[in-house]
Amino acid sequence: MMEMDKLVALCKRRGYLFQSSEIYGGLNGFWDYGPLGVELKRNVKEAWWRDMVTGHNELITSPGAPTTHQMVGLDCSIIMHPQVWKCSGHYDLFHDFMVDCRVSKKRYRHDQVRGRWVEAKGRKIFVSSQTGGEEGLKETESRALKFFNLRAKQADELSWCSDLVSLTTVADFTEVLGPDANETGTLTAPREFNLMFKTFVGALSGEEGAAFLRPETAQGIFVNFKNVCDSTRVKLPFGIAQVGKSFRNEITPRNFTFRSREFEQMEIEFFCKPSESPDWYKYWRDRRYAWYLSLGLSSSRLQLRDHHADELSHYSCGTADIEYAFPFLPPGEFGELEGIAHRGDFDLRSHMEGKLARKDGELAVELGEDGKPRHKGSGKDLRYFDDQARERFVPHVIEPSAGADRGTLAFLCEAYHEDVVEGDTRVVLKLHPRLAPVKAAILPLVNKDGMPEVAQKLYAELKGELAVQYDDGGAIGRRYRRQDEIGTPFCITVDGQTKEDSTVTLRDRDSLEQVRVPLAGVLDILRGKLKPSC
RNA sequence: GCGGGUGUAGCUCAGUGGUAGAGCGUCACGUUGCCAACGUGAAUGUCGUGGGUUCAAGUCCCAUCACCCGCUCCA
Repeated sequence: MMEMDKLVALCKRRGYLFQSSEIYGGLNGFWDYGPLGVELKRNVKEAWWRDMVTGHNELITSPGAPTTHQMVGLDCSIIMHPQVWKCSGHYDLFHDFMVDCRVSKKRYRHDQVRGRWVEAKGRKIFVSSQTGGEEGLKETESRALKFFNLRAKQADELSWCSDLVSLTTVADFTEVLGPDANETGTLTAPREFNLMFKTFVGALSGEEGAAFLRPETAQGIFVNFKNVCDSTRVKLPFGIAQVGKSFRNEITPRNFTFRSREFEQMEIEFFCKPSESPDWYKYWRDRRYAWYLSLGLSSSRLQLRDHHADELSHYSCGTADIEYAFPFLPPGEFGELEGIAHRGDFDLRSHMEGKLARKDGELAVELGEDGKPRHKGSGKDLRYFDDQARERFVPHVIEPSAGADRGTLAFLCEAYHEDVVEGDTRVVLKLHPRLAPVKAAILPLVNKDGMPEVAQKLYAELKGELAVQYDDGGAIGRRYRRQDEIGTPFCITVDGQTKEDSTVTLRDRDSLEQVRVPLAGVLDILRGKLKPSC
């Protein structure tokens, strides 16, 4: 098993990944891509964009698809109207106040802890519990007895000063007995967990200018749904794709770039008729899984996992994760690369009518205490008009949402190998040629007898189309190893025979095999090896 | 947010209070004939950062930041 720190060290040594702001001591949860890393990540994103969007042929039915479909792209702003996040549900879910217990080390949502004031032996304390109702009463009683060191039959010595009330009604926690504590005063003051990054639009930083950096790119697609329909002649079913940065103020960033606070997503919102949505869900689920395999992830480390019913988000009627067995996870555990969610009509309807919530199994606009929508929608009609059937309806949505940084990390983990060649360890990144930052290295065997001249001419020819490197430093073996370590799939060496018959050697990174190929045919050969297979 | 560990050259690491080190890598010159050759020479450190103790701190103490492991969290 590969050790993660070796990959981390290689990434830094060769310029794949650096810690953000490193010279200032680094910043937790942020990472920079170096000269090679930026090429790799760009290749991941470009492969995705090409395979999903520009390379898609809407005239034919893709294998496994119910019908033909169209694909278009979008690139929307990172900061959007704050109401977007209220209707999407992020605002409510991302603004929890939490209290920590210094002793039990547990963390509670401030509004979910309740308790009762009780007095005994001349002392008044607040006994808390995470449960309400009958059970909460029972639990608080037994905990109060225990705290005051009383037996069950002495329960009448407890004088209760209140019903079960929320911890939010308590201002001072010094006499609060935490849900898992056996002394008072162990709870910290409530702290706001702001999982969205807040910023301010305009020069004045008042609440009226408050806005958020997007926690996902998807909402930008939903709020532009009507614009895309009105401007592009797309017909259902069709998908809108977007690649871009998102921001989440993760509590515990960890595991290299896996959980970063600033990250890049590759998302598709695929709109279709409600009746066809189960078939499209299955199509995207299988197709996205196959995509990772086509770029080199091994099926033994990649899995497609359907969520259990109780795992589904409030809006979803089906979700599958594509997960990878990252080497930093315990054996048997997988980390999410991409989620494919059947979101129904939750998003478009929420942006029309106001934030929806599930009530009695049905999605309905969530109402505030005043009986009005808790978060008001745009009021715009986001229904699709089917001019064949002459009907108007809200499309259902399938959302394949992939993490570009997580995918990049998975490709790096999968690629890292230590081979033994003649008793010597060879470090090699076996990246798929489409993803490799450098496609080929051009090497004169030795720096004389006209070899550099031929090699440089070839280099100039290839450079016009491909990311190639020229290297004449040191012995040839060292140069091969250098290229292996950064994942260059091919090395082209100009040698003594080149002058005689205009051939060069083409060395394969993984097999180490060398074949002689005509100098004039090198570009075509490389083109063939870099062709998309998906 | 809690507990434990780590932090010294680009990388991997040695250095238990008294002159800042090694291997690898990098660069230059020479050499070169297909898988990390060789020779000569060179550059590179506020010992993570900030305080403190001491005649003297990479070394001891405190704080802080980052990374790793375990909790917690992960819409």
